[in-house]
Amino acid sequence: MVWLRLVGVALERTPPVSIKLVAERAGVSPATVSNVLNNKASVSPAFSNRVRRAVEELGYVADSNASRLRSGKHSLAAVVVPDLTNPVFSAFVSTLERAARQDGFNLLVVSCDNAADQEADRLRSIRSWRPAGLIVIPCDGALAARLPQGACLPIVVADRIPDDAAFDLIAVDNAQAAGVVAAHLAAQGHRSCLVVGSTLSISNVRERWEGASAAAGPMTIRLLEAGLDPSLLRRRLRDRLTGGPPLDAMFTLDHVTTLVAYQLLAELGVSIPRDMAFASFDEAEWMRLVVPPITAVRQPIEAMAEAAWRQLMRRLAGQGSAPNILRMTCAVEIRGSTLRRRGEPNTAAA
Amino acid sequence: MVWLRLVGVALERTPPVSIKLVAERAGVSPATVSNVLNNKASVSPAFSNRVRRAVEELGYVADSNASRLRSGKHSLAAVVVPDLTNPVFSAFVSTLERAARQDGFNLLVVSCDNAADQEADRLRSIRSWRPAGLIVIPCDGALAARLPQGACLPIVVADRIPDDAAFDLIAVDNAQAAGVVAAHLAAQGHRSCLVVGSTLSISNVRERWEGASAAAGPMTIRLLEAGLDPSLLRRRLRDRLTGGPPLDAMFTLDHVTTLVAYQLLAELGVSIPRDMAFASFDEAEWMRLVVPPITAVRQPIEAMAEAAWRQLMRRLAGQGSAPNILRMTCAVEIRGSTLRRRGEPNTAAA
DNA sequence: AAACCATCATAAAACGATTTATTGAACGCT
DNA sequence: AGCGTTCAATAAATCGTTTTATGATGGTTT
Repeated sequence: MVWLRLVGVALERTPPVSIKLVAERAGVSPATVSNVLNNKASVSPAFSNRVRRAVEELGYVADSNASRLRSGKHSLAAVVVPDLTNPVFSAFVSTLERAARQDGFNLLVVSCDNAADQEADRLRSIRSWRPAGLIVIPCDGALAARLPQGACLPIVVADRIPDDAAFDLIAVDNAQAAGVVAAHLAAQGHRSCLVVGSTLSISNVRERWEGASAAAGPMTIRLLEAGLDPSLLRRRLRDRLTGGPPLDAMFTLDHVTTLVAYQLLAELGVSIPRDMAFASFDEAEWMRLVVPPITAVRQPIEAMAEAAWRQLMRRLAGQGSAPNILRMTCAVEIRGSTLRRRGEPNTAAA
Repeated sequence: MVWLRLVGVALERTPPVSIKLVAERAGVSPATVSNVLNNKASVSPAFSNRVRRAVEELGYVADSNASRLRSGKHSLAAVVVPDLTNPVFSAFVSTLERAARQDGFNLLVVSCDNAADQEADRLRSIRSWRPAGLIVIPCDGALAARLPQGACLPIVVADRIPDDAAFDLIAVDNAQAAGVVAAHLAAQGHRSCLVVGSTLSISNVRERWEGASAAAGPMTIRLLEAGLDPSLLRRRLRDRLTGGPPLDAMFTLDHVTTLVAYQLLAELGVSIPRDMAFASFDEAEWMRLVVPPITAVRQPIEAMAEAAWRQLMRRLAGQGSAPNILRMTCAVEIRGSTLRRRGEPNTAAA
């Protein structure tokens, strides 16, 4: 077989560089090359240097998978997220990738486009890479049902809570943070709050709603479950705003809902916070930039990713204890969008 | 050796399921299993069914790497980006991941934290996975110097232009788009524009600056090269705004610059567009949400990712032609932040 | 000088898959 | 029956690596 070497796009005839080639060049056996590279058995300095020189000259990098095949030592992990374009998830992946790398792992990244069936498919096909472990942000609660049966690897679930509790889990204390926001809105004197979430089938949304409604106190609080599709979400919210009973506060529970709601309020000419207070779960960069800046719950995404990775490492180290469930605390950033100006009662929007 | 099977976190004794195990269970040879799964040689329906049943029962998924080792058929590609938290890059990766999957590839995602030395390291270590090809958004122009020598795989470069032209390249027409923005600012009657970019060592920033200054016409246009570090960037820009000659327009050339500049203007009480027009290269979600919405250049990130993947596929199909360079056209979204109100001359900010 | 012991290099087997070459059975034909 | 031809299934070789067992060399101890 003829091998073409491609540097950039220039072609050259070259066999792929294997440990055998290095051994040949150094005038030693493949076993010796392996021993040098993994500092295993003792190798004399003379041989060791010859090997290192050959490695250098040929630009040899050992095939991780052939290694793994023989030694059983993995250095690949995988992460499955619902959607890479969501900044929360991409920050998660970014941090995870760094953490993994520090422990000598590379990360296979897979998105399932918010679709449960795709998630099932990905979870299956990912196994063909024999990763050491999996970190999953599931599409919905029914994760366990989508796991391939023969699964033989540790899984850490993050952010969303599966119905089946038999997983290691890293999530935030949604109810607590949502409660802080609701209590803050009530304390500001708001009387009637609409909580908007995509769907209660996502555990986060459910917990946020429950936390908010438990802490609303004297404030009337209602839920609009608006779905995941932005245009549908938009229509439902619009109907509620123009048709329903008057409101003086709105609390959106996830990223897409916040975007749609914020834009809709601007279009309807609802002034924040004069006509209506506005708060969001999941903070984004722009919420500090707009005027007034938006009160938001900031999730400790980076800390979650790091915790998830550490948990996976613990499992790989063989700690076979009961599922470990970790809830992290969010920071609530109170900003201008929910502050009632002194002495100025806000008028309910139509 | 004792094997522990971990489903979720529950342990069970099980050997890892290999093709041998499937063969044994189906009462056939491993070769037959392989033939069934790859519909290679003809297998009788009776045997075929037995094999399929065994595969099903054991939840067998072939090891992609053992496959690759023998057959030479790759199904892994890798992408290296400077920074996953940048929404432009995460959108790129997201689209790429989908495109790759559709061609039966999985994607190894690696970030190099905006550091050239880390990029070099990653490019080396990534080779140990023997990916079919690489897609790289380089940290800076000196990519070629950081490529490991023995490299034997096709590389497609995206977004940023390497000094060494011997790569397939997918980028946008920076100069053209920046020119449109500059011409628009001039046409709006602005007299003096500050262009703010991180560093000219990034080809994109250089091309944008050149495009803008070539199209400025009668408008005076100056460059501030403010660096990549946000706090330093902020100080330099602040000094320029409070100390320098008066300005009536600002054009920021990359993501981080835009964020810092926009916030700084708000703090300084500079009203957009009354006191100063504001435009940005790289559009983000929030630019449509703020008041007034911000004029921005929208790069066709998704189209770039798809084009990059197609180019890689072409190389894998063995098209060994000269480097293919593709420049895509950006959309310029003119919005309120650069529109001068009729008859109202803007006063130059201090 | 024989016996023993380190030390260091290697040959060969193994990992999990695919491929090539081989076997054996069944069938049709003279 | 003898012979060629298919067809189906498999044994064995192979990919790149690590590991285990073996062998060679030279030095120290009796």
